[in-house]
Amino acid sequence: MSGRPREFDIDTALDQAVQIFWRQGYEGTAISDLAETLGINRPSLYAAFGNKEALFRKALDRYTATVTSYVQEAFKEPTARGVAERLMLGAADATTREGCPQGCMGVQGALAASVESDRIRYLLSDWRSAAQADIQGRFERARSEGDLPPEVDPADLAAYVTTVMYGIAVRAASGATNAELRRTATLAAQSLPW
Amino acid sequence: MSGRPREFDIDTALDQAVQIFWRQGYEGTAISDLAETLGINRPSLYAAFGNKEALFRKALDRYTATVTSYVQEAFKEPTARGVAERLMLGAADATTREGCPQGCMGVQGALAASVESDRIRYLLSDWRSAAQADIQGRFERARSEGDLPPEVDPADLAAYVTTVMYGIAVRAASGATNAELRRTATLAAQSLPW
DNA sequence: ACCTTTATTTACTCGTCGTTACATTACCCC
DNA sequence: GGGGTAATGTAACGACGAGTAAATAAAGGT
Repeated sequence: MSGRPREFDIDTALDQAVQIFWRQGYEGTAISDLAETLGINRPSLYAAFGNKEALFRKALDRYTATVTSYVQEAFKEPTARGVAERLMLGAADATTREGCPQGCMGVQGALAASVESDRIRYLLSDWRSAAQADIQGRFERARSEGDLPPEVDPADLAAYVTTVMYGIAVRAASGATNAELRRTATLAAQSLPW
Repeated sequence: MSGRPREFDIDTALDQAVQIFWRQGYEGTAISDLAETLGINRPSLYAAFGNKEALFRKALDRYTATVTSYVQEAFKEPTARGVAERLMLGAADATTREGCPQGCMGVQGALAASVESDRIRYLLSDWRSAAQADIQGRFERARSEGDLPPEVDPADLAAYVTTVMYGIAVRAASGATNAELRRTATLAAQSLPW
């Protein structure tokens, strides 16, 4: 037990891996990109994380825990309206952080991919579906609390809000500014169907 | 002049190239994928289209002329409201055609990419910006025709509608059905800000 | 001081990538 | 039925992809 100590911090490395996968996507990222940026050799990466797919999964977990934590925060808003607004504004902020890539890793990580990367495409597809399901859960709670009028379907509402969030991510990747995206988020929040 | 005749139809080939780029994205597609599907050899592809980037550009043109022609159609609607609704419903339909990949080639073709594919990323970014600008132009016309209340900004409206369209494309890539996406489009159309 | 353990380094495998040279084949024109 | 022309098929190019084998280096325990 306990041999030669690792010369790099594994969480720092993961943070940098997040940045690169976020910017270049799964297929657009080579292990050598990561190794170069981290200043370590490829075998050290393999020793620490397994393989490319395992590293991406860990990077996605870290991304979820940090960048998209605003989703859980938004759920604490007392009203469904407040939740929806904070979700969409949060998406605008998270996709236009300075010093970070524009857009959302969960969206642009592997929207389309070759057959060899299908597993990652599905991983991200599930990631997005899980987010939508979480949001739907929050709106179902709102309905049971009488916070949502009965004619508003929580599933429809969650679908709508996530659609706007994903659209914001795409526009961020197209170079839209934070101000522009926040305007869209506000407009969408003001014109909610109740 | 006029030597040996080409053994494949160049437009059919382009159609098939659209399908593959649409499904796998730019970086996820290898020239051998295309050659295999078209049943021709790689050098024939190069002779006919130049290189991978040129082929993608031509495929995108074809995609635009066919799959996204609903955008120009929607502009013919008499009211801004009708235009917006048809755009979003059209996006739902175009991203869930049967026999075609789920999603939008202009969105998932290269949202994130390696540095070597930056040119294609920008190409698609410009493609999306051009679409948004077109839509904004239509709403500006609507405003000058008195069809839009003065408090509604055509730029904001176009931004909002394209956001929903892109979000629909992402959800289609996540496996959402046509019916689900049309519900979202209808909901978004009903809750337009005027 | 030695042994075990684990990380690092260097060098390599093997497949695939985009792209191209070269020889061959099929058509039109005269 | 030869030339000219432009497509095809075969085979290769160099670069780079993910992943690994083997030797070396640095720590802890005894």
